[in-house]
Amino acid sequence: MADLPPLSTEPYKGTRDFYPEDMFVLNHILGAMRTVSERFGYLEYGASPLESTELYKAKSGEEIVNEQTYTFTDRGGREVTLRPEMTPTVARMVAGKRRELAFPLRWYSIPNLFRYEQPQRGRLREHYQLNVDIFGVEGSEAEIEVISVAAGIMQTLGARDEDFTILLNHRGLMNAMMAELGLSEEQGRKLSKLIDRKNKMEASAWSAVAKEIAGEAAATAEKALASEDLGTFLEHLPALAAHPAVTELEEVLRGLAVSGVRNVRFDPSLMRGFDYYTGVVFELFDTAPENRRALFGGGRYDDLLSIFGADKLPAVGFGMGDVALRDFLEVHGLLPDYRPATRLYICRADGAPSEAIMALAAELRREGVNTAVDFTSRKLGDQIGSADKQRIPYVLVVGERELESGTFAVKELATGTETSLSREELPAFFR
RNA sequence: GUGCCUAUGGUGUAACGGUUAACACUGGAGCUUGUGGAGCUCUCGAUCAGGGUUCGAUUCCCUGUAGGCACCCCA
Repeated sequence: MADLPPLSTEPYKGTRDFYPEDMFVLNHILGAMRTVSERFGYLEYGASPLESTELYKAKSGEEIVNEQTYTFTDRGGREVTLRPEMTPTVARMVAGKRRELAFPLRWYSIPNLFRYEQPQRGRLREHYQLNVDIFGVEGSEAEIEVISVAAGIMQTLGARDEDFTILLNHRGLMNAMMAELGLSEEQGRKLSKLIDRKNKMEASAWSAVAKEIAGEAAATAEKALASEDLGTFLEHLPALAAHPAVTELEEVLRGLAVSGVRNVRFDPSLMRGFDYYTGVVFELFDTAPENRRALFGGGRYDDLLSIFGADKLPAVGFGMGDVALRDFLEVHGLLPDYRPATRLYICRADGAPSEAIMALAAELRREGVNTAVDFTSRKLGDQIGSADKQRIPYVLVVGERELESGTFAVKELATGTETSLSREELPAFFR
């Protein structure tokens, strides 16, 4: 056999390996997502990462599917895509069993999602994303609830109010603004794109482009978009004061205040990229300048089920990725201290029969103590060293002496203190 | 797809264009044999690839590759 170059030990571009310490952090994050979602009455669902490509073509358009997804043809000639987002899947599932499900429907899932792009901070090719969706609620209670879930997750992870901000806007309000400014649909679309880039451009350059698109109306638009609250916004566009979107936004802000979510404000320059949003949209941002990406984003999408031939169904949901969230925790010093699941490491002093150790370990495991056994005949120091390196909190040395006397010394590695216990007392020590 | 930055043992760093590429940690072996988590000794292990400039390249230049960051896009 010819000598082949050794294989790389790097994970595939844009993906991560989760060594136990990393897995611990991931589980910490996903655990908070689960706990809080379930606290609000959301039920977990799941689906395959493989979906028929047409599911995304129907909604996202050819370009995104062709250039930004993992798409291939299977052996049966079917076009297959690794899911780049969960919303089409959940819409498909809900549409499929619409008559059998109990509404309002509260569902969540934490799928791994894939996109073919250049990896960068906060954005990889595979990530985990919590999806929280509520179906069948027309009123603003739906928005208030899902935003509360997101804020609750941030809180559970240790974030304080000043660490993040939630921004709100409304698609209907923006459309009304475009009409009020006398813009055509095409102009409106262009201006929307431009609004999305407002923070990335020089103010003067932005104004120039805005004027190119909207003409005289650009000045009003710019002033209105700079507003940090609804009142100021409406001063620039008084004709919109009676628009239903304004009422909805006010309801959401009031409802969140009542629910204890205070770091939230209206921001007319918030534009979520996708077209399927029909009402309130929202995003959550880190206040630390290192993390410029949204930590989560979502909104109301009442029309999405129509692609499955189903009737309209009111729906509000958001997605929250693990990558940006991890960056957030890191910057704010909120990463948890690693704790292995293993609590006890049994060291074998030379000569002790392994059967006796197995029996003891089995007894402890039956009592719920996560126990690993070192069956090597290494020096005790090396065995203890292994336990310490794995950050296992307790060690138990088992040799002839202990087996004969029935007395065991449990050593806590962090402090070095030893506790002498009989065999019967052992399991209770770990409770 | 575009731009900028980076590339030295497993990891983190060092080396004015000039000895045998240095140091720490990690890994392996040993000394000590029931608590030696340590200490000591020994040891494995690297200049991303190819080309160019030069008496001489880890160092300068070009190309490629890989990674990071940003743009595009953002589900």
